[in-house]
This record gives sequence, structure tokens and C-alpha cells, in this order.
Amino acid sequence: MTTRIFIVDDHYMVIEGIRSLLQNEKGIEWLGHAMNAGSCMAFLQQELPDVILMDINLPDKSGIDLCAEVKKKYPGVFIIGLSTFNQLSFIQRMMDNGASGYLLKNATQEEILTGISTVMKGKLYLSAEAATSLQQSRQDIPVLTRREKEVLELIASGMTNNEIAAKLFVSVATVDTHRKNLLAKFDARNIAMLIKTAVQLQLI
Amino acid sequence: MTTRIFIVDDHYMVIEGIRSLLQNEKGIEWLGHAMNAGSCMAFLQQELPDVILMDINLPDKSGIDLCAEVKKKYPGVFIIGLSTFNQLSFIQRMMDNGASGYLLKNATQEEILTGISTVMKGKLYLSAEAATSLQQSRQDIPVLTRREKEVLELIASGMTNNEIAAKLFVSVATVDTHRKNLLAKFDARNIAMLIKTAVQLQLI
DNA sequence: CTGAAAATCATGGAAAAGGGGGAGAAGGAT
DNA sequence: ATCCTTCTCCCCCTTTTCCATGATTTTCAG
Repeated sequence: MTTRIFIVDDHYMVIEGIRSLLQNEKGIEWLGHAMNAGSCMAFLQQELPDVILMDINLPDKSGIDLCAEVKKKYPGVFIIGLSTFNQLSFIQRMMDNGASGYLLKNATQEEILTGISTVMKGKLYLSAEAATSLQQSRQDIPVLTRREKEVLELIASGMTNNEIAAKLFVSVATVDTHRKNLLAKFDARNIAMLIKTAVQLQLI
Repeated sequence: MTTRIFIVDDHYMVIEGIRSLLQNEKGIEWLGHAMNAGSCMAFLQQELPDVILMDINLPDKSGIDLCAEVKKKYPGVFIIGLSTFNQLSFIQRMMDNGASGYLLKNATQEEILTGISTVMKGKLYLSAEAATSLQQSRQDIPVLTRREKEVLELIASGMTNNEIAAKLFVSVATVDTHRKNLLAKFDARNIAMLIKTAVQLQLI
């Protein structure tokens, strides 16, 4: 039984690397690649792979969103996230959206094959070396409400509470409350610390 | 005449991708790869390539620093930076340290070959699609003094002027001055905007 | 329909940042 | 020797953030 693989990554070198690593493997059929979310969705209408290797960063849409979209439309497809070591925090969100695991971009041929066969059995594949820091980061990512995200971005853009209140047509007190809640959720002492964390987690 | 290539990148998939793209090219000799700065320097003591393809992010040292180090010890080697599109601002710093050009990680085989042959002639290779945004970003990176960097990091860690002054054994007025200068250099309206920009430029 | 979560608003006070200006000392570079 | 940058320090005043505490209305899923 062969496993049909499709890859979505905007870096040609990575696509070529994986293709090269998998090309002589028995039981693996290479269906092709897409370099953005749009052409990925287009391809899936034609042909359905067993496993999709999906990068976190895509030009037109984040892999996190694309993952949710694909799983909603094609629940049977297994998705493996591709990430670099310093992107581990995003993988968690991808797995919350239905991904079955992730591979680091410095994975060896063996790890890739193990990952593919693991998720094909319906299990999760978590790279051992990274699983621990993932556990940690999982708790560290605050869950923000729609309004909080909005306020956070405006704060980061340099606006004061007054200006934000005017822009959102709410009172300053409301903005202040959101600000306070943001500080609490990020466990930050002040805005400087808040913004630093938020940018590093790419929430902004 | 063959060009001897060496690559430094901590992502195995990228190494494999480039190797695969270059392996059947005449005039290209593949010397091997390193996955960190240390083993790169070790390799260069044994054998000297004509061109090094070098990633920006390495586990033990930044490609920016490694680039300076290599060029100082082996001025004859040409270095091509490897970057993703959202890392363009760092490439400038790499080229200030002696790199002869850069390739995006979504470069095609043709672009890679063109890049290599261009730098071998002693010219700079700038990917056309990215050259413009590079020009722009070049000016946008503020040059900070040693003390300013120090203060910036402490601000980002959530400390107040008072605490920073105590930590650095200077008066609050001094810290305040640095803070003001930072705001001016980043053209930021307040700390939120400052920190956001600084983190995005990876100055923190 | 009904909780729980989210969004809204408020008061008041202490702490910190922002904005303008000025100025002396230390060090390096030419 | 002189210039320039950096680092240091000061004053005054306004704005904004931060903290504590409490409360009402919306929204939305079970």
C-alpha cells in the first residue's frame, strides 16, 4: 500500500529537499507541491493525498488557517506541519486546528518516513527533541478574544487608549479594561513586556 | 573550470534541496555541508571552497557574525546569504560583513546557478524581486549604541526606568535620555511601537 | 432559556512615560 | 588639538499607563 504525499511550502529548496529524500522510497507516491494556500486548495479539488506536509508560513495565508480549512473540507487527510525550531509555538495552534504532527525542517530522511507512517496509523507524530518545549509553550500562549486582538494591534501600532477608544467607538474605560486583561493574560508587567512577548509569539 | 561549493544551514531539508538541484550540474563541485558555525570553521581549515552558501540563522552563532569571521580569515571566499523573504533586513547586515549576495530559499535552480556564477566573477548578486525592499529596509534599521541596546533590552524585559537605573548604576535621568533617543531613532510614538519594531527587526 | 464568556463602562489615585530644553565629561578619530 | 559621538545628569510639566474594584449589557453555545 502506497502513501500519497503532497507538500505545501513556499520555499522551493525545501520542496526539492523533501522530494529528493523521498523519491526512491517504496510505498511513497509523490503527488506534487503547492507554494501557496490557494493552489493547494485548487489541487485538492482534483486529487486527494493521504498526507500533506504543510509549512507554517505561506504567502497568502498562514498554515494554521489553511490547516483548519483543509481539515474541514477533507477530514480524512492527515496533515503534518513543517516548522523550524524557533517556530514551535505556532505548531501548537496548527495541531489545535487538526494537524496530526510536525516535522522540523532539519529532520532526517528517517524521521520524515517515521512521521508519515505514524500519522497514517492515526497517531500523532511529535518530534521527541521538541516535544518538551512544545508542552511548555502550549501553556504560554494566551488565548485572546477578538476584541483583545484588535486592541493589542492598535496598541502595538503606537496608539494611546484615547486614540483607540475613538477609533473603536467605545469609551476609554473599555480600552483600559482590555489593556488590563491583556497584561494579565500575558503575565506582563507593562506594555513593553506585553508587546515583546506578543511579537515573538507572532500574535501581532 | 569547476566551482567548489560548500553550504552552511541548520535545515537538513534545505541542504538536501540545494544538493539535489546542483548535483547534475557541470562546473559545480559539491564539497559538503555544515549545520552550525563551529563545524563550518573546522571544515574550512581542511579545505577551501570557492563559494559558501550560508544561512542567516545558525544554532551556535548568527550567519551575520560567521560571515565576518570567515571573510576575515579567508578573504578570497565568496559568501552568498540564504534567507527567507521576511528576513531581508538581516541580509543587509550580512553584506556589510562581506557577503557577495543572497538567495531566497524559494529560488529556482536557475537562480542559484546565476547567483553562483555572478559572485564568482566578483560581482554582487541581488535577487531582483527583493532588491527594492532591501534598499528600503536598509535605511530603516536604526543604529544603536552599546548602551542603548542594553537599555532597550531591559525595557523589553518589563523593567521601569527606575529599575533600569538601579541595575545599571546610573541615574533615572540617564535612562530617560536613552529612552528618548531610542524613541527618536526608531521614529516611534511610544514604547509599544518601539518594542514592536525592535522585535520585528530582531534587534532584541 | 440560561449560564458563561465577552464586551462594555465607571471612579479615583499612584506611578510611569513622554516631551522640551539644556549641559558637562569621557573617549576616540583625524 | 579639536571635533564628534556617547554617556551622563538635571528641570519642569503633561499625558498616559497601571492598579484596585465594581458593575451592566451582549453574545453565544448547550
